Order: sequence, then structure tokens, then C-alpha cells
Amino acid sequence: MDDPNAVFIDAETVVLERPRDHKAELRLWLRLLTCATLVEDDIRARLRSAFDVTLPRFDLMAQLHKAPGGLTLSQLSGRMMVSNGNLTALVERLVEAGQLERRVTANDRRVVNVRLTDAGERAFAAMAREHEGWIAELFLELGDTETEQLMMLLGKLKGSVRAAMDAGRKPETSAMPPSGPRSGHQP
Amino acid sequence: MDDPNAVFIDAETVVLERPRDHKAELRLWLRLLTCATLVEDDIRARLRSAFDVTLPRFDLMAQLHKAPGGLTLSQLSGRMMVSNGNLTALVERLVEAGQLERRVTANDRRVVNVRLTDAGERAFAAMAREHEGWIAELFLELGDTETEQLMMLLGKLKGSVRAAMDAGRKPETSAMPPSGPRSGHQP
DNA sequence: AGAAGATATTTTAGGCTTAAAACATTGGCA
DNA sequence: TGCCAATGTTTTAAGCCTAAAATATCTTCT
Repeated sequence: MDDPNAVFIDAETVVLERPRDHKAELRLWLRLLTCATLVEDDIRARLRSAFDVTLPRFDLMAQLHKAPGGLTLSQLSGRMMVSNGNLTALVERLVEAGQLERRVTANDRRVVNVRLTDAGERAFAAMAREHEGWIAELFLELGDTETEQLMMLLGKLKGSVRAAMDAGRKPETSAMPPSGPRSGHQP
Repeated sequence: MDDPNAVFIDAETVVLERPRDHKAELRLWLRLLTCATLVEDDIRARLRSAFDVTLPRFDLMAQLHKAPGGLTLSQLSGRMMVSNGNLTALVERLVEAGQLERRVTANDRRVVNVRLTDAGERAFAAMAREHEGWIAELFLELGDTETEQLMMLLGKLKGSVRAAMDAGRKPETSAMPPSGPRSGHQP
């Protein structure tokens, strides 16, 4: 396992060494994507017609609701899994609507902290109650045991995906100088 | 089951009658969404860097690849689960790039049929081969049994979501005249 | 044949999204 | 102290996406 002479084999290599078709994984991925899209589109439509709010705005408010002290834009983009630049306009619109408050941190004038206003907190509470019911409706035919199993299996899948992504990012892990003197520098 | 005196109870009512918290379903939904987003973002980045193609374009080409005779725009929007208007521009860009061919049907001059050109077919084949490997990498830690279980459970979830959406659309199912003379007509 | 409704697509207006470049601020270190 | 890399956010350019209205064509019914 820690044999220093071991050849590094990344996920891709493992997959390539078993050149059978991977149709099963592909079908599973497509089904997973279908489920996610069906639920997402339904929730999006309901949020729009019931509260005249978009899904990204609801998502942003949900993240802030869970973080009483507010969050920085970077923290938000990490949790929402969207790009950094995306948030600027999204936050701006919610600030205009009076749902969000934005303030520059005292210590570090680069970071912007965002939190829900009281009005935003109230609006979110009303939406969240309905939202929870909608999800329950959509998942109704799943029994408790099945819900647990899915939770477990998706947890495993999440781990697998994360592992593959980490492996793909830098196959040169250990056995190298901390960072190495960079030959040049990019402008 | 078919008692004509039965009161119609929709999914929402069932959920409301069990006012316990539905946190389990909510957590499951968030995990499902996280998995889908992780995979989707990774695939999107790989398609971009390896083939300089966007995910929606790949998706569109995949649908056409599976349909040798080509598809109409409505069929495409149904299978891709995107809005109808979305396709106009997407198709246009791929036609410009020489990957797609667009022709008006002879019988019905409203419908536009779209198919891959030979170049499009070749380009897709190359991308699909890589794509299948990427998915296999991401799903690597899932065993065959787990893959099957997930497939089955997600199938059940899909059925549940579809049922809830159908119920929500028209709670007035049977016991009504076929369509009824509409009182007025919307302009 | 002609009107009314249904179906297929496009247009429009607004919003979301990303990647990459630009800008601003901070902290380390010679 | 002053340079420089790292960090946090915004800007930019291009593309994706939706809902709703508009357009075009077909079908049906009288």
C-alpha cells in the first residue's frame, strides 16, 4: 500500500485496464441526471408560481439561513457549487429586493460578508415550509428503508466522484519537493 | 381501490396528514443534487478542455446519435428536458459548426427535422468513447451490486416523482365529462 | 370553403452560468 | 521598506435557459 516502488495507477488507468463496456455506469448516470432534473424543474416551477422567486435565489437564501453569522462570497460559491463571478449579480439583485445585507469585513477589506435581513429570513421561512412539503410529495413512494439505502449509496457515489476528481487533479502526489522553485512566473 | 364514493386524496394531502418533519427526504434530495452537480461539472470541464465543446451541445448530439432518422425540435426538447425555445439557438450554432443538418419536413411544413452530419457523427463518436471512460472513472468505487441497487432505487424515485407531478397537474381525473364545453375561451 | 382550435417553432425579455482576465487587498520575506 | 505571491471579488464575453407572446401551418368541424 505504501511501497515506495509502487507504480502510480490512477483511476483512468484502472478503467482502461478493464476495457469492457461501461454501459451500466452510463445508464446509471443518465438515470441519476433525469431524477435530479425532474425534481429541480418541478421545484423551480413551484417556487416561481407560489413565491415568484427563482431557484438560485432560494438556494442562496437557504445557505444563508443555515449560517446565522452570514457567509462570505467565496464560502457561498463553494456551498452552492457555482462560480465565484456568478454570485456578484445574484447577490446584488437580492440586496436590491431587500432580502440580503452586504457588508465589507473590518479586518480584511477584500472580503464581503452577506446575511439575510429580517425580511429575508421571514420570506425564506415561509418558502422553506412549503418546499419541504413539495419534496416530501415527490419522494412519497419511497419507503423509509429505501430512503436510507439511497442515502447510503449516494454517499458512496459522492465519495467515489470526489476521489476520482482529486486523483485527476494531480497524479503527482508525494515524493516531490514541497512545491519546487518555479522556473518562470505567469503574468 | 375503485370505490366511486372514495374521496380523492392527492399526494399533498397524504403528506400533510403525516405532519412529521420530512428532513430525511430533504437530506436525500440535497445529496442527490450534490452528486449530479459534481458529476455534471466535472464532465463539463473535461468536454471543454478535451474537445472544446459545451455540455448542452454534447447532450444534443448524443440524442441525435441514438436516433438514426433524426429528430424534430419538439422530440429533442422532450428528451433533453429543456424548453422548446432553447433549442433554436443551440441547433443554429451546431448547424453553423457543420455538425448538424436541418431540414423542413415535406408533409408538414411546421416541423423541423434535425440530424447529425457525417462530420457530426464522427466528432460525437470520438467524444462518446472518452465520455464513457470518464463516467466509469467517477463511478469506480461502486460495485456491480451497488450499481444495480442504485439503478433500481432511482427507478423507483423517478416513478414517484412522475406520479406526484401527474397528480399535481390535474386532481380532477375521472367522473367528469370528456372535456366539457368550455365556458369561455382564452385569447 | 372558412372559422376555430391545435400543434410546431421562433422571438423576446430577463435571468443564470462559466471561464478568464482584471482589480484590490493582504501577508510574507528579502 | 518594497516587491511578490496569494487571496477575494468584480468584470467581461459568450453561451445557456425559461416563460410567455408571436408566428406559421395544419386539422377539424360545420
